[in-house]
Amino acid sequence: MKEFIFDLKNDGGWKVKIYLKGEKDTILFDEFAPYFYLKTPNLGIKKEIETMPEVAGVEEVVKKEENKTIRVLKILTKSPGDVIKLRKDLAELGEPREADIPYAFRYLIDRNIKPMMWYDVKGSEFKDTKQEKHVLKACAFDIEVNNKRGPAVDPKKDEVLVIGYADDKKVRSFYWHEGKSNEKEIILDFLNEVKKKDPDVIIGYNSAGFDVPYLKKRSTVLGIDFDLSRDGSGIIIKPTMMGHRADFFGRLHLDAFDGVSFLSSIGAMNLPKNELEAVYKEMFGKEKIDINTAMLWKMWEEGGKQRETVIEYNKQDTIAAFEIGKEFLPLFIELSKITGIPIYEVSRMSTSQMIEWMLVREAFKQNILVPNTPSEEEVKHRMMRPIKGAYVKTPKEGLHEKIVVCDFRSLYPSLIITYNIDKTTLTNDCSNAFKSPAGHCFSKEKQGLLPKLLKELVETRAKIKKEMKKLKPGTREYKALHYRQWALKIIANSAYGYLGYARAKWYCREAAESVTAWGREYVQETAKKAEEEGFEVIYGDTDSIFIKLGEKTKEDAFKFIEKVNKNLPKGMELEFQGYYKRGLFVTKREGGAAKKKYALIREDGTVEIKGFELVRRDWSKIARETQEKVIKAVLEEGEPEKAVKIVKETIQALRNHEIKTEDLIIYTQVRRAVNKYEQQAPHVKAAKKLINVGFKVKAGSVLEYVIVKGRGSISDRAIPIQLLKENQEYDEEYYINNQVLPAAMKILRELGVKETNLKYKGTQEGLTKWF
DNA sequence: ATGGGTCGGGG
DNA sequence: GTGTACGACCCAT
Repeated sequence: MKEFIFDLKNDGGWKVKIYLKGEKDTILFDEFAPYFYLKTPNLGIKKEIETMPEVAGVEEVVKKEENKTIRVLKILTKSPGDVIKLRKDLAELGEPREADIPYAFRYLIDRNIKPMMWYDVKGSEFKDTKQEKHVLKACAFDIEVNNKRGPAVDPKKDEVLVIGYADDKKVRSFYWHEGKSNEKEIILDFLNEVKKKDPDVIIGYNSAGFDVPYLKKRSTVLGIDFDLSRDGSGIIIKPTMMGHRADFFGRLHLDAFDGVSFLSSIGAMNLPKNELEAVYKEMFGKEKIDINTAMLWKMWEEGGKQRETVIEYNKQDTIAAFEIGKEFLPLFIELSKITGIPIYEVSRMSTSQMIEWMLVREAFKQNILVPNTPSEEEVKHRMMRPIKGAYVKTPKEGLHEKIVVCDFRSLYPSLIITYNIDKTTLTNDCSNAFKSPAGHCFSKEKQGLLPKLLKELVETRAKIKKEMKKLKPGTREYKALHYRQWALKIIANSAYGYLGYARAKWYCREAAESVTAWGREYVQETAKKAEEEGFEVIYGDTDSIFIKLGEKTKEDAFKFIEKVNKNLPKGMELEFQGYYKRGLFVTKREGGAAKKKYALIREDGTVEIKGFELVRRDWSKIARETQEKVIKAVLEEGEPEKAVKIVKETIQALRNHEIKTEDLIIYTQVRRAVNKYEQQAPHVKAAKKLINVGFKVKAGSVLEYVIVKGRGSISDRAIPIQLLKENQEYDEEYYINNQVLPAAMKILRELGVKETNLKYKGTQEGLTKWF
C-alpha cells in the first residue's frame, strides 16, 4: 500500500511508533535496536561491556574516519534512554560516538527513509515509489483569556473567555454565554469540533508557547482531559530554552510563529515585530482588527458591542493563523522531504542543523563515523575566533542616482562545489589540491561530504526550475515545484554558514575562511573591472556590486555583465539584480566597519530598505513611523528638506501633546520574577508599580508602559498603561531625544543634518546648515 | 570598546 | 527526541 510517514516517536524498548498516511491511516510499530559506538584503543573490553544490565549486545565493527579504516564497538542498548546513561558510564573507557542521535532520527537514517516521502509499505518494508500529492486536512485555533489581574495570566486562576476555530469551510467561536454555557463546555465544544474535523494539522500562532499549554493546564483545573492526539496518548509539553514545544501524536502541531521566526532567521521576512497583525499584513496585505490586549478583560466585562469586538478580534486572529500556517505547510513538507527530518522538528530547526542531519545521513551511507558535537568549552573557543567575513566595500555615502545592482548567483555554494571545500577534504598536501587565497588546500581526489550534498541540491534545483518553465504559474503543479526549489535554495544557501557554525560536528574554520577569501577575490576583481569600464562602483557586499550608471546606459551594464561571465569558471555566474532610480547609503559609525545599510527606490516608487529598521518592540510606534516616513521622503525628493519638516512636525506634535498614548507605548517582557532583576530597567520598575497595586506580574508578562513627566530616572517614570491616569502628561523630551530623534538621525545624519537643526524651532537656521 | 544581561510570540 | 537557539540590542564598566 502507498503510504508516507507522517509522525513517529519512541514507543519504549526497541519499538518505534509510526503514523502512516495514505489511502487510509495506520499506526505501525516497528522494531529497531537503539545503539551507539565506542571508539576505544582496547577492543577487549567488549566482554566486560556485554555484562552491563542496560546492554543488549556488543559488536566489533569497521568504520571510516578521516579517510582511514578503524575498528569500534557498536553497543546495542535495551532502550533508547539507556544510551544517555551508558555514554556517561563508558566515557572513561573510550570515546562514545553517535550517542546524541535521537532514536526516531536514527531509525529514519538507518532505514534510509524520509518523512512525507511516498513508499510502498508491506509490513515494515519501505520500498521507494512514485510520488503522489499529500492531502492534509488542517484547522486553526486561538484563545483569549481573562487578563483582569494584569498581564501575567495564569491558567490556575484566569478563565478562557473565547476559543476561535477555523478550517477551510467553517469558522466558529466558542465563548461564554451566561446561563447558556460555561468555560468547561466551551473547551469540550472545541475538542468536539476538532474530533469531528479529525485534522492532520492543527495551526496556531505561538500556540506551542501559549495556547496549547494554557488550555492543557486550564483543563486540568477544570477536570477535563485535554487531548489533541489521534491515539489518546495525550499532549506532551516540554519546556525549551525559549518557550515550549507541544506535541500530540498523529497530528502535526504547526505553530505559524515558528514559520515566521524561520523566515526571519533566513532573511526572507524582515519585520520590526513578528506579531500576528504585522505578519498577516505583510504576507497577505490584509488588515485585521487590533485591540489593546491590556484592556481585553474590560471590553469583555463591559459586554455588548465591546464584547463582540473581542470575539471578532479572536475570530480574525484564528483566520489569520490559519492562512499563515497554510502558507508554511508546503515549505516545511519540502524541507522535511529533503532533509529527512520530521516536520515539527524541521519547523523549529536552524538551517545549519538541517545541513548537519543531511551530512549525518550521508556519513551513514559512506560508513563514516560521525564526529561528536563540540563541548560548550570548544564552542566558546570557536566563537572567540571569528572567521574573516565577506568583502563589504565602504559605501560612497549619501544619495546616488541611476544605480544598477548585479550579483553572483549562489556565490558561496558555487565556490564550495567548484573548489571541493569541506572538513573532509582539507589537506596539508597541496600537490593535487585547490589552494584558496586564505592559504588552505582542499584535495581534488575525493569529493567532500558537503560539496557532494550541495551539488545534488543545486542540480536538483536546476532541474526543477527547468520543469517549472514548462508549467503555468499559479497551477498546483507549479506551486508544488516552487516550494521544492525554494526549500532547496534555503538549504544550499546555508552551507557556508554551516562550515563556520560553532556547534557543527563538521565545523571547519579553514574551509569557511577559504569560502569568504575566494568570494572576496571574485567580487573585488569584478568591481575593479567595472571601474576599468568607466562605471563608478558605489557599494559592494559579499556577492554583489552596486554600480552608478552616470552617463552610461542600462545596456552598457548588461554588456559588462556578459563580459564578466565569459571569464568565470563553470557553475559561476554574475546576474543583473535590479535598477534603482535613487539610493541612500550609510556607513555604520559604530565599530568603524562599513555595514549593510542602505535604502533604494525603484522606478515604480517601491522602496527597499536594508539595515535601518528599528527591529525591537521597545521602540514606540511614533519613533518607527517617523523613521519610515523620513526614509521615503528622502528617497522620493532626493533631498532632506521634506524629511526635516516631517521630523520637526513630529517633535512639535510631541511638544504640543497631540500624540496618542497608543503611539507612545513601549512593550517589554519581564522574563523572570521581578525581584530577581539586578538592573532596574524601565520595564522592571513598571512591573513593580503594577505589583504594588495588586496586579500579578510573572515571568512572561509583557509590560506596556509610557514614560511620563516627573522626578527621577527614566525607569522611575515608566508607568504601565494600566496605571496611567487620564490626562497624565508623557515626557515629550524623552520621546524626542530617546525615541524620535535617534530613529530619524540614523538617516538624516548621513545627509549632514545636525540634531540641533531638528530640535529647535528656528526653521530658517536649520535649513541653511545641512551640508 | 567590551562584555554581560536581556529579548523574542501569545493574553 | 539518544538535543537545547541565536542574533540584536541594552546598560554598566
